Amino acid sequence: MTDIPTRYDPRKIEEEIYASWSGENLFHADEKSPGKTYAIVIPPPNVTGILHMGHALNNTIQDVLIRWRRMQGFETLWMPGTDHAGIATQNVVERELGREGLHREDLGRDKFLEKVWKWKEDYGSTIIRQLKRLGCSCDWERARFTMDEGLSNAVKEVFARLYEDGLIYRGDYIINWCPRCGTALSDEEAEHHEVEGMLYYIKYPVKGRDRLDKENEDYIVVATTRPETMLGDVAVAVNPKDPRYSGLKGKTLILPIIKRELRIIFDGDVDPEFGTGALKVTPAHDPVDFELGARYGLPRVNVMYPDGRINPLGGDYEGMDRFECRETIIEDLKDRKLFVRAEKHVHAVGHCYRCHTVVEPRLSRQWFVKMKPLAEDAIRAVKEEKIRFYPDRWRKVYLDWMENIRDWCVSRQIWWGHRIPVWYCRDCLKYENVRDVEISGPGKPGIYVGKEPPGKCPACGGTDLEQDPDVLDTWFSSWLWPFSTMGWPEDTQELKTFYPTDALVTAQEIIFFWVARMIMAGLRFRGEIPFRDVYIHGTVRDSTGTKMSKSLGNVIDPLDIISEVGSDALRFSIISITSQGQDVFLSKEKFELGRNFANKLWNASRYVLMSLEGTDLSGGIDQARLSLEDRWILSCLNETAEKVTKSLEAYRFNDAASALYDFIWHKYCDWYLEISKLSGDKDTTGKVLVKVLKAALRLLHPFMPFITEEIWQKMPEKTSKWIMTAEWPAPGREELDKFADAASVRQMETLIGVISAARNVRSFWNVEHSAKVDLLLNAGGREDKKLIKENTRHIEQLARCEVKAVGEDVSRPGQSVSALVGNIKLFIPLGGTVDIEKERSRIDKKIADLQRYLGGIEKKLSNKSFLEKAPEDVVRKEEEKKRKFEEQIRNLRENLAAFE
RNA sequence: GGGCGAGUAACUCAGCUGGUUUAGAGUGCUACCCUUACAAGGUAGAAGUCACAGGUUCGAAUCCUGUCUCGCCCACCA
Repeated sequence: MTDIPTRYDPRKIEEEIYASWSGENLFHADEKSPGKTYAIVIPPPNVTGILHMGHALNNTIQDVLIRWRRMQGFETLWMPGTDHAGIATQNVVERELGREGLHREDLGRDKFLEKVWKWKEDYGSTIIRQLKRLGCSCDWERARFTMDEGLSNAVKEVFARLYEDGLIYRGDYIINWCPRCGTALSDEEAEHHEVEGMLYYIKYPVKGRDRLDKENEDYIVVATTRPETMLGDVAVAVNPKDPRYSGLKGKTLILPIIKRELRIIFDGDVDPEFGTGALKVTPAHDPVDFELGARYGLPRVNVMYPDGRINPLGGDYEGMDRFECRETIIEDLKDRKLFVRAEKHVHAVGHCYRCHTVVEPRLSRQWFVKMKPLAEDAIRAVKEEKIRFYPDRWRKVYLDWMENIRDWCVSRQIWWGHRIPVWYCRDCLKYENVRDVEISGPGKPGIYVGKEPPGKCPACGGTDLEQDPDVLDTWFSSWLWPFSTMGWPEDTQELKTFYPTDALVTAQEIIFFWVARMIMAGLRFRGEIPFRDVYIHGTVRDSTGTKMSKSLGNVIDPLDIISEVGSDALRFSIISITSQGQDVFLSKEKFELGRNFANKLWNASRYVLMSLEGTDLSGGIDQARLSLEDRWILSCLNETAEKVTKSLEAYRFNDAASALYDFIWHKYCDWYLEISKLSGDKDTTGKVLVKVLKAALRLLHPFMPFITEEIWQKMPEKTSKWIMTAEWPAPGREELDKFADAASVRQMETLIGVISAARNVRSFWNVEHSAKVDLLLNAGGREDKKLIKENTRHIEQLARCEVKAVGEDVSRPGQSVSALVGNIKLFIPLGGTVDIEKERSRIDKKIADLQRYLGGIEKKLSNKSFLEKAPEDVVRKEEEKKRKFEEQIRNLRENLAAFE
């Protein structure tokens, strides 16, 4: 046993253990197994991704849940996989091409997709490998990818069903457009950040009166943050109640530079308070203006190319980038004396969530899903608590979003993704470009929607068919994940066994993107909720509170941490510092908590194994031979098992972790191990040491899977070959209950109190470490006396003293100090070694503290209402407290007096 | 403009279904100790008017109202 190193080195051990679990096929979930099941699905990480701290937290939590349930005897499924991340992946591959001076158009669609697949084969499993390194016990045989055949089939099925149900349409709306990625984005994919921009005030002359030297009558001043969009202006809107503009009825304005005539419209939605109260209307470049345009039948003038440059409708500005155009227009307006002023203006600007380019609200023909009909059931499921959020506050966030849901723009102008399963017949439609086709619902001739190419047009029999060039939003496959991964639309055994799943663990950022949509999809297509519990963990931030992200360079790489302190330490640390739903602020030092704990456990186990030599562990534990500390530690174990189990049930992971930390470190190691060294009954002590350690290891296993397995393998008398599949120690099981003993807890607390008090005296009065002191104990109660007599050796050894006398008639010797523990009074003669003058101020301060507390209690007890209204036991406790304080004060005074 | 979260020891955070807590933990700090599991350790200790102001209550870190500071989310103020 001495060959076990004193320092725990996780590096080699962790990978070896993972390989052996894998070799034993312990991760596999059997869908045919009868009995209770527990299933979760991984929030699929992006194939281009590498493991970051958010993943580490997210997957540790899931692994804790699944390992715990597995040990509880559930048939557990943890379905892993990755998502194809259309835009992000395409960007990565395009960047590679760019290094060779190529564009995707140079390759063509098919060749480009080949490249992406190749890239995916080469690099797409990085994150899977990293999750394994973290210890995740996913059923890897079932790993899915959103572009797999099965999942793609589900995507097409869903698209076709939605189309048939009239929930899909294609039309012109303002969408969020990323000029860099060249594609539409959903509302959720445009991240709004507060930006300090400018609000520009510009004069729009009144037609026929374009002499600009007069006030008011000759022009209107409009305010805008995006002057370049004025190229697409078709009107100016004012509030009909705004007196400043009442004289403008029937007039026309002239758009500067372009010289287009602009209508003046009067609409109550215009806020007279903002800017000048006059709003320039650009229906093709702003959602509000689009609405106004639709209301008043205004033309839509789109002045930009997809890449954000100005198109020929922008006149002289054609070819300019939108921001360059902004500057230029301002300069030109200044030249023409049409520029009034610019003021700083903070507003929220949308940014592409993949490349952070400023998003352009832009008129575009896209595919949309009608969401309101889907949301109804999803709202009900949460209101009826079929699905619960942890913490509960997210329920409200979810419902707010769901109740105000807007249609979902699902088409993307990229190549990597699920191609929209729509074919157009040129003969029927007579469109030159299929992008021009508008579709408001099913039944339009020349449109075919289905899983496979139709071969010929079902309407006219023509063969000149073209598939829609766009692909679907990646989330259009992710929202099907809980059931598409289990073989839907087939009614597979997997679905029957594991759907609905039990818990979803994810971050708040993804509630709308993913959680909400999965609920809608599950209810719509499978007819059942996808999961019962949604646990929303916090966001991982750095120590300054900013979100960790690669671009900010503030990341702590989990793999660095793993290679420094091990996966167990990472897991335990991160679980310990994340209380339910609070954000996690990380710094490297925080991982020392887990590292030190692993080391402590390692060494304690090492000691236990060493101490076992020569002991006989055969046979069960004979209860009659249990000592006080044996009964105590077994009771504490029982209590800990209960606490850990309850905490996990309530998704209170840090509570579970801290219960284990406290039990293993401060009870088992600090007290039980130390006392066990003094045991006279080595066989019984050995049995208890092992029994408690084995149970503690199992309780800890979900949090620190590797080290617990490693130690387990060295343990004698195992009931299970692997700790990973060992039974969860819960009260009521494994005979923990019969050792629970409240009296032992009370007595042990007293004993610990006596030992600590004696140590405290030694330390307080600066007694030399090696010096032995005498100890006299005044104890009246029978139980106390018995306790001390039976444990004299423990007191003497652990407090480095010699017990000289015990009894109710023991009185204070001269030149001694004393301490109180319950009803026991300790006397320690210190002879002339004490410099009382030096200590007087410390004691005085202590007395003052105690008196402050005492004052509070006395005040309470003299309050008539308190005595009348407070429960009896509370009053009694207050009285006890009072007595205790009084006695402590008296005692300290006596200590002083003893040396006067 | 709405909504949410946070403000507790030097630092990072628990506790917040009101009284078993003289408000806890980890780190840091102080003193002593390499005591044959562990110095990534042991023993002991110092350290907090629980952001502020009111209110409810016999009793508030905990419940209510308001204020301030910070952070996040949502929203068509151009």
